[in-house]
Amino acid sequence: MKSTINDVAKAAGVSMKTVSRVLNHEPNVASKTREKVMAVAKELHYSPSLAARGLASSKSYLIALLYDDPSPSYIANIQKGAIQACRERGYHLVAEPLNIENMVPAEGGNLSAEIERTLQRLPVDGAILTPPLCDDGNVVRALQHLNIPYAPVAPSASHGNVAIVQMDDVKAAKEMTQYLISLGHKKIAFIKGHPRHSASPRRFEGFREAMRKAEIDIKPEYIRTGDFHFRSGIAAANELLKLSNPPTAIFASNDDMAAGVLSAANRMGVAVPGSLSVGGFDDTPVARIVWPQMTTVRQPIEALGFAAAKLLITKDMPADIVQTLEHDLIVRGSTGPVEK
Amino acid sequence: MKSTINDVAKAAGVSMKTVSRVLNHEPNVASKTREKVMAVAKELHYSPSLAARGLASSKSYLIALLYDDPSPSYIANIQKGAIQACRERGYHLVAEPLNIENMVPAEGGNLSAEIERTLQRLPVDGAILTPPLCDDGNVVRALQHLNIPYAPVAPSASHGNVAIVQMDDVKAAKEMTQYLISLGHKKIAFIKGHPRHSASPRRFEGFREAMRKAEIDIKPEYIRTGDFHFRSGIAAANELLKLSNPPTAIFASNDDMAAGVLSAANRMGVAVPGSLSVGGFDDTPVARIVWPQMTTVRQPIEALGFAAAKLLITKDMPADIVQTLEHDLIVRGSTGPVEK
DNA sequence: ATAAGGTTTGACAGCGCTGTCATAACCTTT
DNA sequence: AAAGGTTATGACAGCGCTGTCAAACCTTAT
Repeated sequence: MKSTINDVAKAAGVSMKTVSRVLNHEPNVASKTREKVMAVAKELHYSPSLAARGLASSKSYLIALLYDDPSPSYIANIQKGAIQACRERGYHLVAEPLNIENMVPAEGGNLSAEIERTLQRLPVDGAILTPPLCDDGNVVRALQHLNIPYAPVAPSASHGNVAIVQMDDVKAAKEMTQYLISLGHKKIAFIKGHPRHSASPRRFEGFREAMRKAEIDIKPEYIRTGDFHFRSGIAAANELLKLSNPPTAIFASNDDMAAGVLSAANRMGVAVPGSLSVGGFDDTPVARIVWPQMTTVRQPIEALGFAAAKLLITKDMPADIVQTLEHDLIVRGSTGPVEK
Repeated sequence: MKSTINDVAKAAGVSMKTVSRVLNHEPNVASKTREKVMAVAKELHYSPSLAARGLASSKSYLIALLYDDPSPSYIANIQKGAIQACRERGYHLVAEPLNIENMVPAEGGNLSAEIERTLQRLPVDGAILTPPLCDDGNVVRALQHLNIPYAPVAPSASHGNVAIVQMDDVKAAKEMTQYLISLGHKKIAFIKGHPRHSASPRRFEGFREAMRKAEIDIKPEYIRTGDFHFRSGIAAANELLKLSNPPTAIFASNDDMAAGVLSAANRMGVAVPGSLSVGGFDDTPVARIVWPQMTTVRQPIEALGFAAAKLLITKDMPADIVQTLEHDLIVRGSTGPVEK
């Protein structure tokens, strides 16, 4: 609050530098000294000045969370995990939405430069890049050009020499599909996600792998493309359920679209899970709000945020590490055995 | 990125201080000088160091968003508005969840001191206090003690000499109720929100005012208390719809509970809006995801966030100002005329 | 022409911390 | 017991900016 490192130093009878060392967990401090300093610091309610520290060390102790995601709950969870990691190390998380679609390049300028201008104001030690930003060339280029370390969360491809956190979308989608198959379903439809999101093709790939493995042919008319929004789920379901030979199960690439499917089925009088099983992906709050509650895949979103922040803060790990965190298949009421 | 204020000063042929003046929009700079400096600064891609600036001026250019809210979309919207205000003035928004329920006071310590410790690490120029934090004595006291300016969003009571942004919950709830009444409903049930949230009693008050004004008696068995969560909406609806004389309309204090009502009605075969009208409050994403889509009240959440941040950044406004922002009644499919 | 008052500019110190480097204290080992 | 090596500590400068205060300049009034 008011006390400086100097006050602590005097009170503890050591130099400022020694106090600094203790506070930064640097080695080569006698344990006795360390304890003494810690005690005094606590007593004086000492709290270091981020600004001074930042100025002297040319670090900011700030991590940015860059996002351009319509889903608040996804970001909220990432944020939660990231903040936890930050707190452990005295960092802070600044939230920075980057609404790329709405960005208008200054006259004659290009988008990349515009992004760079925004990012430039950001005095951060690192940036967490959430999808779909992590696959946006302009953003990545701007970050690299500005020399800001970044941690992509679940990017589509490798980022060169950059550490990555992700989950295994392919495997998760495969598991969901296999679960559906295990219930006796053979006529399984799939609603793809927004093409811009890298997870979309991966989830579809998992679906295909499972189908191939079970030796079930995928009917082209069972494959629809949505955009991750509720409405596109409704639209896809409407088409799917009107087919002369409708599917007995629909696997939507995310919960919102699955909720759309549920809604459409409901309106058309199709019983779930009696006549139709519905699977989602993400385990967002809606999954429990719809009726029947949705079978879905729980992503380790919070853990992803935590891992990404940690990566940025502790830079002493291999630069090309890929962390794959575990997901869960959450079975609820929207799926059931196929009707005879 | 790399250039300092000194570089700009030299290039423009003026002193550092003059550059500083221009950058901070201080008065008493010749317009010619100002233009020259601005041009040079732009050319050099100069971007001031937050840390240095903060150290010299003992400001941080950081605003904290303090929250302890289970609803991600509420926070996301506040955050969005707040960030917008911050960007306009070169501030940044740091997100700080403050999970009070889970906070364990250090041995012998009290909660307030614990909160203070967390806040102390936060070198911010101001804090946006979202509900229910804005009504938490411990938090408010800690903030005051640490001398951190704060802007409460929709607090229950006046905060002494502190500017406030809010919406008119009473009026909004009244409007919804009146709308229900205008549809011919007389048997209207109300589900209260979590007692800890200050909005709960206000929304109930609005309901009561409308009923009183329409001279409709409120049946005690039509009043239920929930906790803003989906499940409590289900529970309340189950009880309500089992009454020998069930209501024809249910007004839930928020969308999640209203979604619960919808879900319960759905399961019990009660047609909406045929046999039952359902009103919500908040206009969260779920309002459009449920079927039928929900009639609800749209809060000016983003605007609240914007106003709160602005209040903190521009301190030159009357300290006891109260800004009341406008809401909207959003009529969708979950409400309809009472069945004959 | 000179004084008074206002506006515009610059020199300089110092915000609170950390990096660098020198020094001191303490071990070993021969 | 001295040399060499390691560990612990401190003196000091300076990070990039702004606040203070004084100087320079430009008006207008006398």
